[in-house]
Amino acid sequence: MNIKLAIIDDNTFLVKAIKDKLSFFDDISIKWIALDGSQGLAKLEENHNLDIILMDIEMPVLNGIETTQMVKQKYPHVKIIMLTVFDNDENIFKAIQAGADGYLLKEVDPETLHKGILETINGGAAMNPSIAMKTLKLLRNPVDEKFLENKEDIKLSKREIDVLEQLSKGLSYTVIADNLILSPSTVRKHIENIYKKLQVHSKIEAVHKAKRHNLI
Amino acid sequence: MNIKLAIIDDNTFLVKAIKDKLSFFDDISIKWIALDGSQGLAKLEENHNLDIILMDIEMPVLNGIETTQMVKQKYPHVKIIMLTVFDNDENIFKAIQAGADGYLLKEVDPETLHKGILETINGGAAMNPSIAMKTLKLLRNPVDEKFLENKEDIKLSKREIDVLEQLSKGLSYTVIADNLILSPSTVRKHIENIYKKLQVHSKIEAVHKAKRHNLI
DNA sequence: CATTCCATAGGGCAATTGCCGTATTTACGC
DNA sequence: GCGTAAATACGGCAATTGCCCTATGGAATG
Repeated sequence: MNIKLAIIDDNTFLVKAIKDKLSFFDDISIKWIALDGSQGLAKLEENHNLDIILMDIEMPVLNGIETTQMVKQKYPHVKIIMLTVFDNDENIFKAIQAGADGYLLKEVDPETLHKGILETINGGAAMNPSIAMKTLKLLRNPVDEKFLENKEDIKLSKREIDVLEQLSKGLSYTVIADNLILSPSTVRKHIENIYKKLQVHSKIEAVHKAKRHNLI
Repeated sequence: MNIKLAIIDDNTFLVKAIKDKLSFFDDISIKWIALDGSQGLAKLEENHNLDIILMDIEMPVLNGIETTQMVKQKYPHVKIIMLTVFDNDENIFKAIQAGADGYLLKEVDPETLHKGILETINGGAAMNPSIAMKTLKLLRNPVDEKFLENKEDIKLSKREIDVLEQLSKGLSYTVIADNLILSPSTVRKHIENIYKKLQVHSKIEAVHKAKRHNLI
């Protein structure tokens, strides 16, 4: 099996170190390297036939967390392993929330990196033991709200929330109308308005975004 | 360094398998073996100069989760790695809540087990990649109602999970097909099968149910 | 060696959804 | 009192979805 891999990292020295580590293994081919998130997204736009990305966190233009979120939104099939020198709780938590499939430190030895990549491709998660411990602690203690800041504030009306709640259960327009004692037309109109406010174009997206913003 | 280790497990066959695996390494000495939790607690009472316990979950008298909780309460310095054949979400979550420092499956190879023990002693967490992924998913999705009434175990194939993941981002059939390099027909067939397995009839319901079961 | 998944792929059809109009009534703030 | 927002409601149309059918090759399991 040939694994199509990409690296997004602004530090050329560390990129070279990663390349050296991967050079031992002929089942991995490095498709491209980007020096920041937006450059990486551009490369993905061209060709999203890719298995996995090794992603740095600290980068100019678009950092690793934001980039991870965007990649996972558009190309959820692409696995992402965060590969960084820092391992503070906030970064780890945000990376996980953004959808990262693993989190390794840059001093990782070649074998562990290779194994981690293979395991991630097979649906597992690659994790440094010290980071694994941090995730366990995060799971144990309810996560502080300090990590969850909602930049844009979206205001939905009470009725729109009602509709959204029903939407999230997977109910159809007609059933929602029946439940809320409304005409289906009204439900549709509400949903149209919700879409505009949330800037989405489907039920799932609406529910997804609403949950992220604690609206439902 | 000599690591003082104990095993709590009622299955003598598996205990023997573990002993065999550890016999390769002379930095680990097995201090005692208990066949259930209360027996283990009694041994600890006698002498709690111990570094680490390999703990089974399914046991008579006092199960692994309860035992872990009690050991950690009284002897927090003793590390505990859950070593079990089952890896369902509820067990993993409860074990973590109880204070386990790691979670490995019994089929683990000797080197990984040894490495996991050393890393745990050094403050890290030993985790099988598939279990690491489950913890990430638990961290991503709110844990609350997840374990209320989902006794049924739903098995989706790897490919079905891939498709479901894309669905959860709100992507359409055609985009998903494009991302996974599949024909739209295939994506539709996968989704049909997912619906049947989950017993649902729409994208949202599928995503909703899948999240409740920690499938995505 | 048979059987049962799994992954792949296509055709067809009815229902639902997403998006564009327009329109009326109620209510709240300035 | 007048503008604005919210809530209500209808019609139309293209695209998407949900569901039925069939079919093949490979992997796994017994």
